[in-house]
Amino acid sequence: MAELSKSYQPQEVECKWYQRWLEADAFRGDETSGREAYSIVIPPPNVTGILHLGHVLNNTIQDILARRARQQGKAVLWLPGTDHAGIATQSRVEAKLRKEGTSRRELGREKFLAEVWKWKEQHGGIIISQLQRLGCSCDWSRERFTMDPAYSRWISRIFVDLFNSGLIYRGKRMVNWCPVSLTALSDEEVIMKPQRGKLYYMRYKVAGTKNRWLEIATTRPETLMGDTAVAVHPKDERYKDLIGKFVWRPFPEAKIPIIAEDSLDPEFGTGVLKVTPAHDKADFAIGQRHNLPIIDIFHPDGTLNALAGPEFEGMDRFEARKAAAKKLEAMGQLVRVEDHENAVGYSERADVPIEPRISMQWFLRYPCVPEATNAVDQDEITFRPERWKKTYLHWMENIQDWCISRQLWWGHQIPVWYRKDKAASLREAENLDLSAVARGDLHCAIEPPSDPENWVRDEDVLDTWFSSWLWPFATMCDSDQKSSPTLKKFYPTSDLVTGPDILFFWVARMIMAGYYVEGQLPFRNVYYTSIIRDRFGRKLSKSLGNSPDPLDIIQALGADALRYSLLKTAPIGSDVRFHEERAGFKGGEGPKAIKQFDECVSGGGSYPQVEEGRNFATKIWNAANFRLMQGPPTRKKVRRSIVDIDILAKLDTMERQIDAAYADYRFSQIAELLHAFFWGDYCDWYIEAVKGDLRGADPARKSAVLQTMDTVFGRFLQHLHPFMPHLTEELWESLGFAGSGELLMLTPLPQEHATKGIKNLTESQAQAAALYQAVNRARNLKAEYNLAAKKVRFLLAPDPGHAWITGELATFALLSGASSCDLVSSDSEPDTENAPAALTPIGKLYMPLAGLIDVAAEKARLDKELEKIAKELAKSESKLTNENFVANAKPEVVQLERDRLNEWKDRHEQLLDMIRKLG
RNA sequence: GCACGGGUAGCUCAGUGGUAGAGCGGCUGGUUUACACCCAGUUGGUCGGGGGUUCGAAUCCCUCCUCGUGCACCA
Repeated sequence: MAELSKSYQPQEVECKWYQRWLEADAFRGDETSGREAYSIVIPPPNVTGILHLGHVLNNTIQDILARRARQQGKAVLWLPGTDHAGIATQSRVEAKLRKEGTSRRELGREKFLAEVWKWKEQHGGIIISQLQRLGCSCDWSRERFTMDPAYSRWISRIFVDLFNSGLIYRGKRMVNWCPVSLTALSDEEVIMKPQRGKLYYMRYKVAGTKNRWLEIATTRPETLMGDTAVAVHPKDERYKDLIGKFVWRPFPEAKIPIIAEDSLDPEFGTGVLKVTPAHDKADFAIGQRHNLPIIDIFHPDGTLNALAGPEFEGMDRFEARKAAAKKLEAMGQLVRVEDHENAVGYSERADVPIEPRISMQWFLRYPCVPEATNAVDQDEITFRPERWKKTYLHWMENIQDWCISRQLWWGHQIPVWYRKDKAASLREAENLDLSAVARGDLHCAIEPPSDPENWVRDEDVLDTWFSSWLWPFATMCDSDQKSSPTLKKFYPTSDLVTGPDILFFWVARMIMAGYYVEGQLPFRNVYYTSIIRDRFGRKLSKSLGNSPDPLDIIQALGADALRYSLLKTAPIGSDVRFHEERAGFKGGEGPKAIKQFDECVSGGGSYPQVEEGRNFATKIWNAANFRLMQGPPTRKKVRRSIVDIDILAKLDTMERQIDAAYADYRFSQIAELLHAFFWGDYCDWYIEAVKGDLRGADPARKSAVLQTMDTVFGRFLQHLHPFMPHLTEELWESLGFAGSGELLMLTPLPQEHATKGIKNLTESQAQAAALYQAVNRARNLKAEYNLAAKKVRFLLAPDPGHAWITGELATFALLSGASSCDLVSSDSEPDTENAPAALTPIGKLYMPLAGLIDVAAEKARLDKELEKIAKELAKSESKLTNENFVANAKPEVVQLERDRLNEWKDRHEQLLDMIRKLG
């Protein structure tokens, strides 16, 4: 066995093993396999996106699940891909064109799309290669992109199906309009943000009166030019008499009716509402009820149009707000302006206030809502954490039709063609449905019409989520096939790992699509990941510059370190803070500290959480190196010592706990178990305990130790592998566990317990525990006399029943840093005056100091310990003298308390004895 | 407004009825031949406040404070 390099260099090792896995085709999902299937579809990242920490967390979890499933002997498919991210990608390419002095309109649709594809070719592979650098074991041969021709056919097919079944319809509705992206958005893409705005009180003159005015409060005076009524509550005594009369809209001047509306709150403002049906959802509904005209005073980009009047035409909406208020003021009709807080909907992508706007859009009445609701309600699909179930059910119960058309070019163009000679009127027609197809006016099909010269295609594309919702099955089977071997083997998928932020966007819709298209659920478990925040709890964002580049971290500390650390600190379902240190940042909390932090340069700092993972990797590397230095075992026959047996038993326990933790998807616990076992049990205790045997002259003993080490190390590497795949694969090979080149990632987990066939298991464990505790006491004793670094001589007076310690004295001396440890019989125990003593589970331990001891200090030390014990003793006693406790507590709890009491009593007595001897 | 989640050591977090934990940090020692990305020892918490249930509460119930999330919102 060759020795390893002095320190672990992750970069080289990680890249090497990823290549080896690819060469071995180890990630392939075999649809012909007879083994149990395990499958995941990746939440497709944005094709032009780059990796952030959220991706790292999400994809590491998927990789862990996939790798563990392979180790369990399952046929695993982790199916990767990307989505085309309509708005995000299109706006990025448009920004690029703007820089080049042109625009998409100037280029035209065809040339523009060519530009987007060019962009995609340049940037589309980045995130995939980043996932590979992270170690993701996706079956890359099956990588899908939502704009692939085969995948696109699925979109058309589903659109046509839904249209033919009457679930897709078109209508002129109030939609969320993004004045920057120039498209409609679904309700889910609108984020409500609290705003510090103003409430403008203005007055309209009541028509036909000399001097009667109606005072109205509004946050949006710039829309008054589109007002077609004012409304009051029918029971409002102040205005009751005015219902049915008219007021004068100040500009453009017009007589508009005063109507009665139950829906409004007489307490708000003045109790009078200006009604602008074209620019407010609620006002639109009022307009419908009262047959009010609709006056749209906005251009699509949020500037005002000619209907607003010449002085406002072309003005931006926020400028117009000030201008309208100013004009009202000039007319003497602005009463006052108050500060006012309200919530305004923002476009998720463009981060500008959305504009409610009436436009012709395509809508979907969701299919299979009852099935999708039921599946989650009845736990056929389980959510983790479970609380998201409630959120899901609430959304499903209040589900609204989905606006699926987008006024973009990048995406799946709607498969609808209008007969050319009627196109103008058809485009404006409400309620287009199958009858239009029957009349021969409309063509809705996967394929274009056979006489394309007579048709024009609908220009809109579909919402990107309208393609992603088909992801679980559309990636596995062509749209013109009923099924495929892959679909048969791997659908429904096993687990879905995603963020709760896209529960409605994606998860809920996939469930409905799964039932609609495949007649069954698309996945069985949904694991919602944590949201990663910065050290102050802020969301990571590009504009804040608080989002570390994972590739920098990987470069500095290794992919395995990042994977392990993130998983270790990511609890199930709550947010996690990712700590970044920056050069020059002084620390602290609060606004001042945050500001100072933001002013420091990102990058070049450090990530303490990830350093923990890097340290762990190094520790394992060094332990492997130590193992290699010992050479191979020489004999077959083993006689295991108590510490050998003990470490195997601890391995056993860890394996059981890991199994249980996987069943609950408790990844941070698994990471912790692996750490505690390897660093604590194996390195700090076991290796240190057997160093004597390794240096010793007994080849049988040495061989037993080496075999034990190999068992433990090998199995540990297997369990660690899903978290740190590269390092474990490297050491698996270096330590000679790979046999004739078998990959660790494809090696099944052992079926049998490591302690199988060991007879004196419990006894050995108890003895090892006693030995280790005695060592702790010995080390304490040395430290208290400032002798931690010195070799001392110990004397041990074993209690009855601990004769076994005779064989372990060398180990005890080694671990406690003693030159020797000798046994004394209870009648020849030294005086505590000459030898400070401690109680151990084995017996009294003395550290003779040849008259060096400070009697007073020793007495104080023992008194302190006595006090501690007396406290515990009293606690135990009070419990046991409480009749209610003895009567009501579980018998085993009472027994435990009794044992504890006896132990305290024992130690108490012995301590008293020691103190007495001290004089 | 409704619903949900969090508040445990200086920091990040485990811990769902029975002796309060880990990592990082702090402090004291340490180049004994795997490892200073290390070792040994040590410090540190009326488990957000209050009330209740229970023999027993960080854990269950009520209430308040506080931070966060989702949904619905007054124009």
